[in-house]
Amino acid sequence: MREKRKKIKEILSKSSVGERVTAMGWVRTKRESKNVVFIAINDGSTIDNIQAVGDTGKFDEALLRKVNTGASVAVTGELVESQGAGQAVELQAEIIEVFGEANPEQYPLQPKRHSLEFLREIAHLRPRTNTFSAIMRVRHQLAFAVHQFFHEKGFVYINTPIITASDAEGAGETFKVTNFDLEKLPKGEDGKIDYTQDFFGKLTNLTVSGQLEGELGALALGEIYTFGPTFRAENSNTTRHLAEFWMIEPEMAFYDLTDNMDLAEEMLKYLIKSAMDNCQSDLAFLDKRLAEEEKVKPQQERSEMGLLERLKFILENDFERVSYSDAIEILKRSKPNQKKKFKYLIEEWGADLQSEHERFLVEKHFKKPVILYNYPKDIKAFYMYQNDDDKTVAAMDILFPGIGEIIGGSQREDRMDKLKARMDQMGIPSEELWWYLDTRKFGSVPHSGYGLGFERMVQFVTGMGNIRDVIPFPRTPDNCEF
RNA sequence: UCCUCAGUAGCUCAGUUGGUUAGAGCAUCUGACUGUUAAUCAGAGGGUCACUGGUUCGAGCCCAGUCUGAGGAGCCA
Repeated sequence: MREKRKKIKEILSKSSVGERVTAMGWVRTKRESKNVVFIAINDGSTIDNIQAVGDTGKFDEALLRKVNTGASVAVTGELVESQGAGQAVELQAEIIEVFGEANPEQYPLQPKRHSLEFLREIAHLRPRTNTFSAIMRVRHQLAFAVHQFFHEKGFVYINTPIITASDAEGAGETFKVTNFDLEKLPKGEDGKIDYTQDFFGKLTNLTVSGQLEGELGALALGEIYTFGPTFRAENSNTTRHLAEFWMIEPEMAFYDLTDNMDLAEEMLKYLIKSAMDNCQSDLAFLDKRLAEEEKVKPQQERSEMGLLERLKFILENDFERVSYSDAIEILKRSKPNQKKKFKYLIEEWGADLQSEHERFLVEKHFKKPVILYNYPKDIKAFYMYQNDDDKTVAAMDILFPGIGEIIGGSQREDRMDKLKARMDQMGIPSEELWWYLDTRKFGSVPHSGYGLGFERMVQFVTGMGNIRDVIPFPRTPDNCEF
C-alpha cells in the first residue's frame, strides 16, 4: 500500500528519517547496476530531486524497464540516510508504480544540457527541465509579491478591459478584435468596412495598456494597480519584446513625479527581496547556470557580477536619478560620443535616447539602475504632465542593466486646458476619449503612475537573456505554437 | 521591418583547397559492473548535410532564391 502522497519539497525539508512516504513525479535519470537501481524523481515542487534506491532483485524487470527519463512514477518506501554523497536522505523503494511511460527513443529531453533554442521548440515539455521549472517558480513568486506589495500599501487591484475601442493611446500597433466573417466583410457605400455591423458596433482591439482606465480608478479609489495581459502587434524581433506580455500598472492620486519614482524603486526592491527570500534554491541554481554560460563568453562580454551578487547590489544601492538634460550633458561629454563610437551621436538637447545611450548610462557610467526624468515633451505621450519650462514633461523611465527600460511612467496632466491643447497638437481625437477628459472636468487631482513589464522583471531576476524564456508560451511574430 | 551570423545523426558540434564509403561527444539499444550522482566500461544501430535550382568531370563545402533559428537595430514594457 502506498502512503498519501507528499510533495518532494516537503519530504526533503520536513520528513524525518524512518518515515514511510510516497513521492510522485517524473523521472529525471535512472542509474542501474547489477544489484541497485537509483531513480532521481522531480515533481516540480522544488529544484531538488529525491533519489529513490531499489534492490534490483525486488522489482519486476519489465517494470524497471518502464522507468525511464520522463516517465511518471510513484515510489513508496522508507526515508533513510543516504549512503552516497550528493543528498542527505533518499527513499528506500518498496513499491514502484509507473503512471505513464516515456519512450526513451522518442522523449526529447535527455539527461544532458540542451540549448535554450531547442527547448523553445518544445515549450510544452520545457517546464520539466531544471532551468524552466526554476524560472516558473521565481515568476510565480514575483507575481505573488506584486499583489502582496500593493495590498500591504492599501492599493486596490482592478481589472481593466482587455478589449478596448480607444485607438488613441498611441502605444503601438494593435490586434483587431472582431466576429466578422473575414471572408465576407460588410462594406459601406464608400467601399470601406462597416464596423457598425461588428460585434461591438465599432472597431475594437486588444488592449495595449490599461493606463487610461487605471487613471479612472485612481481618481476614485486613490491608489490602484492592474496586472494583466497586454498585446502589441509590433513586428519586433528582439530579446526583450513579446506580442503578448503581462504588465503591472499602478496609478496613484495625489502622487507627483517624485512620489512616483519613490514608489517604483521601493516596489522593484521589494520584488527582488521577495524572490531572494523565498526562492533561494532556484536562484542559486540560476546563478550557477548563468555563471557557466558566461564562462564561454569572451572576457569583454562577461558581466562583472554574478546573478545573486547583482540582485543584492540592487537592494543595497539607491537608483541614480538623473534628469534628461543632465543625461544629455553626460552623454555629450562621454568617450563613445567624442570618439564617434555611438551609432547615433548626441549633438543637442531634444534627441531621443537610443539603446546604446541608455546602456552607456546604466552599464558604463553609473553602473547601477538609473531613473531618467523630465523628458522633452516632443518625444513623449500626450497625457504626461507639462512642466513649467514649457519644454519638458514629468516623465520617468527606469533603466536596468542588460534589460534597458523596465519601467516607464509619468505624472499625468491633470489640467483640462493643458491636456486638451496637447491632444489637439498631437492629433489625438478628444471626442473618443470624452470619458478620460471627464476626470479632468470633474474633481481633477494631481496623479501619477507607471507600467512595469512583468517579463522584463522576471528576466532580470532570473538572469535569462531572452524574454521568450521567462514566459511559458511566448507569442512573437510568426510564432503562436502551443 | 532592416543589418549580421547560422542551419550536418535525437541533442551539441567538427568536417582542410570542391575529390573515394560523412565524423566525434552525449542520448538510444545490447552486454558488463555491489551505492550511483548528467554513473562508468565495451560494442551496435542511427544521416533527404534545411529546401529548390545552378556552376562543375565531381558539391556538406562555390553561386542564387526560399524557409527556419539566433544576435543587433528600430518600436517599447
